[in-house]
Amino acid sequence: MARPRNAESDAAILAAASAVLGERGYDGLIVDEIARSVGVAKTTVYRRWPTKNHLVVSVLEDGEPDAAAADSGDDVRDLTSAVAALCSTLDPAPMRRLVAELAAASSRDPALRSEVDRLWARRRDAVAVVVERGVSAGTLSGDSALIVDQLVGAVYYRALITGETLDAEYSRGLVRAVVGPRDAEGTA
Amino acid sequence: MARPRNAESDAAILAAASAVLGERGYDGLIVDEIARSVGVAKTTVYRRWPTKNHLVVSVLEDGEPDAAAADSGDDVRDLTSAVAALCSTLDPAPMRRLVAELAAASSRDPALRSEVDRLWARRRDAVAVVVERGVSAGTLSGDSALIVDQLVGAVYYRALITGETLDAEYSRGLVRAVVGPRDAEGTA
Amino acid sequence: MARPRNAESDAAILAAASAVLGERGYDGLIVDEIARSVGVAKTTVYRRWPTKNHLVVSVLEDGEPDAAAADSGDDVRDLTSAVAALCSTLDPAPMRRLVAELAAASSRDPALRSEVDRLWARRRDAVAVVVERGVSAGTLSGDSALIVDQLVGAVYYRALITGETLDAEYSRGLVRAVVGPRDAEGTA
Amino acid sequence: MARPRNAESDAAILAAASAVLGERGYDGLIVDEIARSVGVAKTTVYRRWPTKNHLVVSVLEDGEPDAAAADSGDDVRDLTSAVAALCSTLDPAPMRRLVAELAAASSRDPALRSEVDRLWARRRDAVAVVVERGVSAGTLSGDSALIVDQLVGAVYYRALITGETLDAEYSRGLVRAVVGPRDAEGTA
DNA sequence: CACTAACCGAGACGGTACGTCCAGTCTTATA
DNA sequence: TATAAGACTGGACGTACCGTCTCGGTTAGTG
Repeated sequence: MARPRNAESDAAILAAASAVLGERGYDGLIVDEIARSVGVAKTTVYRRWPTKNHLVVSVLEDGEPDAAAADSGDDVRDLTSAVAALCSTLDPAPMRRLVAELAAASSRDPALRSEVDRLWARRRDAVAVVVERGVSAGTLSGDSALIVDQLVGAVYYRALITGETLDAEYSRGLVRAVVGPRDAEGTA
Repeated sequence: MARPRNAESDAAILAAASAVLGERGYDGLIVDEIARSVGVAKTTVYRRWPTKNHLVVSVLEDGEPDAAAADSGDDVRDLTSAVAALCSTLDPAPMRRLVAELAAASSRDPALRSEVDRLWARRRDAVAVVVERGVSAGTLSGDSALIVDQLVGAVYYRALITGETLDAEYSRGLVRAVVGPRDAEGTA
Repeated sequence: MARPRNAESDAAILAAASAVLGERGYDGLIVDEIARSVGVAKTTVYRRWPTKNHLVVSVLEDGEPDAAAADSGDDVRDLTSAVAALCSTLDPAPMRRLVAELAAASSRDPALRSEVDRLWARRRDAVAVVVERGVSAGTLSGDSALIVDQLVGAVYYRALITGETLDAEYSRGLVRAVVGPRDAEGTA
Repeated sequence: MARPRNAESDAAILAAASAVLGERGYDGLIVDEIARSVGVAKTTVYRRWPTKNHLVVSVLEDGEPDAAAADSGDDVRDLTSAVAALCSTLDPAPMRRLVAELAAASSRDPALRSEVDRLWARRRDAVAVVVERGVSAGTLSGDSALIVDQLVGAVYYRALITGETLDAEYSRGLVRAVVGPRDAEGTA
């Protein structure tokens, strides 16, 4: 009965937003500009995403690897992969900025909070799943939540605060340090 | 030789900014308003801090506990204090937001970067000192930088990303998890 | 196709600006204040007039008497009316100031120049029309452009430079002096 | 008894101001900049001239030709010279702008008014003297004040309002038009 | 020769308006 | 109902320049 939304617009907007976000970061993203560049009215953007921030979250969710954690039988190896995957979602400098910006935005705007939380949770879970598997199998020892905090926390910390590199090397070292020499020795 | 800057203005501005920051957060801070409330011209603020963000960094630095890490002889205890201290700098919700906001701002503005980095480094060092002491004394084992990442990272992660509480309980648990049951057992 | 500009805003802004201009002169006019008093955002003002100066020109143009020169058959009388009309557009002290201010502003800002020129031309033409009519009818003799310069010039000179009064008396005397005793004798 | 003012500073400031005024006009003149360029403190400028405007008036007065009106025996010729001299003080575009700017400034600031008036009067007098001589000698007829208004007014009008050229040609034509064909015929 | 008043450079300061930028909402006409 | 176009509110930002002030230091002429 009514005119349907144009699905292509959604995709085009996300693509354009993603590109700009990559190049010029969070506040280089100007809604008006995105709309114009896509050949769409600003209204059209706002009909889909109530806020610039919501759009940004969408972009991030859109680009998520959707990693089903591997289960190779070797927990430390799996954990290292999971951590490395997390690193790669935070690696290019603009992405770090984006995450920082979102953290800020979500503490400003409660409506955004849940959206952003969902995204963070998804990323955390990818690691948590492996950790919990190890803990229940007895391969790892300790409080799994704390272990996840140490792993994921260290990665975010480097990404957001110190700005240091997040390469495979670091992932390996971090996992080894966390799961402890005893456990790691047999597998490294 | 020229008229010196009025040091009281600096202090008054920082104080006012700090108060507002605590109450209304980052973007509740309006430079114009601060100036007026202190009875100072806006230009006077901008003469000292080229940007609102620079002012915010100053406020944070200013409010820093300036923690000379205690040395009680018990490394785990000292470490727990250091971590707890870090937690307390990140605890009230507006502070978390501030940190997030600054992380974002500093990746936007290179001129701000170094200022912010100095602040982050100071906080990290307070923990690092204790860790390194433990490592050289043989009380702790492992790569001290990684250990610091795990501790400090977990704390920031909770503050910025998950938003969970950062109480003394958590500090204790975290330290115990990181330094490992072996080491911790004797001291907890 | 797009939302049209609100014509009432234009009018209200001009009216408010005109009032302020009359009372407090050129730099008593504060764009921000005008906007607020009209209940309009500052941007709305700047969308229409790129500059405070442009707005001022508009006000002046807007308040123009739109004089269709009278044709009474008596050229000297018509000329006197035209000159008197010109005088009245320059009479209240704030208006003189305004004209001076605009003359200055338009030589600063080329973009403003043409706008202002149009306004000046309009005023000059009201006199020029009558002069030219007289010259072609043979009632007046001489170069009509020069005659207009003498009449209009004298009026502006008094208004802007000497600041002397511009009453009906002066208009009459001036016209008589310019068209010469011969022509004027029969009509005064 | 006290240290005397440095007379060279006065001259240097006037020179610098004059240069800037010529190149970039009234509000291209920034007191701070002048001071710095001369190697003098802003205070030193303000000690001598209470206001930017006062400084500008000084510059103008300083550059005045100080024309003692010639008396060649031929009134029309002398008048033409006087008018031409006036034209030349108003000729380069920046000078016109300056005059406009001063007219505006002096109607803003009463303290400046008298200074500026003195300057204007001086220029008018150079023409008035000749006109009055002619009138008392019977060579010219009419109200001398009005005649001066017509001459001087036309020149200012062109300079400030229409922006047309002010060459010798125009001076001649204007004088001829004003003193009337009768008088002019014998001399042109 | 010492003293002292005014001068000087440097630059901080109060004040005030400017014009700009963007987010998000609203209004029209059209598809 | 969706859409393009773009006007609108709202609010802070950082900038610019004026004229005043406060320093430390210099430089006459007077006692």
